[in-house]
Amino acid sequence: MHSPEIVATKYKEQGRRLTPQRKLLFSLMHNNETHPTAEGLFEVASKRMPGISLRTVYQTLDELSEMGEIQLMHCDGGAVRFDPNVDEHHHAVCAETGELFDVYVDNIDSLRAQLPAGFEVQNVSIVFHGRLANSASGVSRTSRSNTTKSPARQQTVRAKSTKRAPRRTSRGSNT
Amino acid sequence: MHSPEIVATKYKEQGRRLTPQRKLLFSLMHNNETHPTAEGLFEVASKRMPGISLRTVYQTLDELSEMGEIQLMHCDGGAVRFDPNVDEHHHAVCAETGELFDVYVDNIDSLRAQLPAGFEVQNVSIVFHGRLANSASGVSRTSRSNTTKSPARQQTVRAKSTKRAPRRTSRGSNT
DNA sequence: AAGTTGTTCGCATGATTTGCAAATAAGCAC
DNA sequence: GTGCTTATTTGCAAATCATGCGAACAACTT
Repeated sequence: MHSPEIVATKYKEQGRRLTPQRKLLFSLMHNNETHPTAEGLFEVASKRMPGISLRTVYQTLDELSEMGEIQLMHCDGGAVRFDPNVDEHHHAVCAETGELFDVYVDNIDSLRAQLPAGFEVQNVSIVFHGRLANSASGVSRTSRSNTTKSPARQQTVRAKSTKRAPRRTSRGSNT
Repeated sequence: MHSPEIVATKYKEQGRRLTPQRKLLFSLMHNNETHPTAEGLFEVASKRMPGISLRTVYQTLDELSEMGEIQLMHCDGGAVRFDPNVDEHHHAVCAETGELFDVYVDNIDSLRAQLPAGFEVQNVSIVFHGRLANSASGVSRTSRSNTTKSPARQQTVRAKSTKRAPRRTSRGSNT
């Protein structure tokens, strides 16, 4: 997501108005690495601007999304999370804390996948499920403090393949 | 997911009872490649057993999930989809039809990812977003007709990092 | 056949989001 | 600054998806 100033300019250019609510939300989302939900962002925003409506938060997030300033994430079926990082990146989810981290993957192009015939891939999203080994230490889970920022070492993934047995015999025609 | 007979046996072993509803749902899920939602499965089940409750469908799917017979998928924010394929596999979603296909990926271990320090990967899920080149024909989007079946060629992924159109949370018009 | 207890089922409730319309207030013209 | 036009904000209703609960029901046992 661009800086609040740039986003404000884009808004004006589109005939949208600059309201205090929007300005606040721009600044709260800028560089926000917590992947907040609308509700979470609403709570933070409410501290700065008591009375702001959850409806407005949803609306502004939708606008930013339409403008390509933020991304939507449907991670685990709960509320949608919003990510101001629109670079090509992926995510890691800690099963213990539910924290969500940005993950950059170098060589997606090298994946060998058996895609359905005629399927044109436009975009790939990868989610690493796991846990932070040292997540026991006092890591606050208060949505807007820390998240990620960890040194982030480069590594090769080792997904414990619990079971492996390519079986595609089925022909699932409905009833 | 195991055959209805095997699943039935597991049920009995756990002190669970074999009801007509469960038997029906076992058979409807076995080899089902349509990745149905609870609602979708309910509709199909209702034809064979009018009066079956959506509540029962949810409950049975939850049981099967707890027993490791099926997997849950939170794909695009809509309803949870259930997959009787519990092998290590991934998915491809057609942006046009919403169809969902199983995808096997050979070399996940070779991914180079910058994970947060201390993050232990337990499991990786990959979703290929794209479209079927020849999906132009009027394909029903009722989740229970065709799905997969395609020859599935092995290929290397080419994720064009084009920015994808902001997708609204598909919620309405779907029946 | 009768009893025990797991199941089914409908309804209420909860969590997320979105639709709507009235009240409010940006941004523009004087 | 004043007033106007119309985009926004808001609160509330409503839609979607999922789960809790308890009464009625029915598998399985003896």
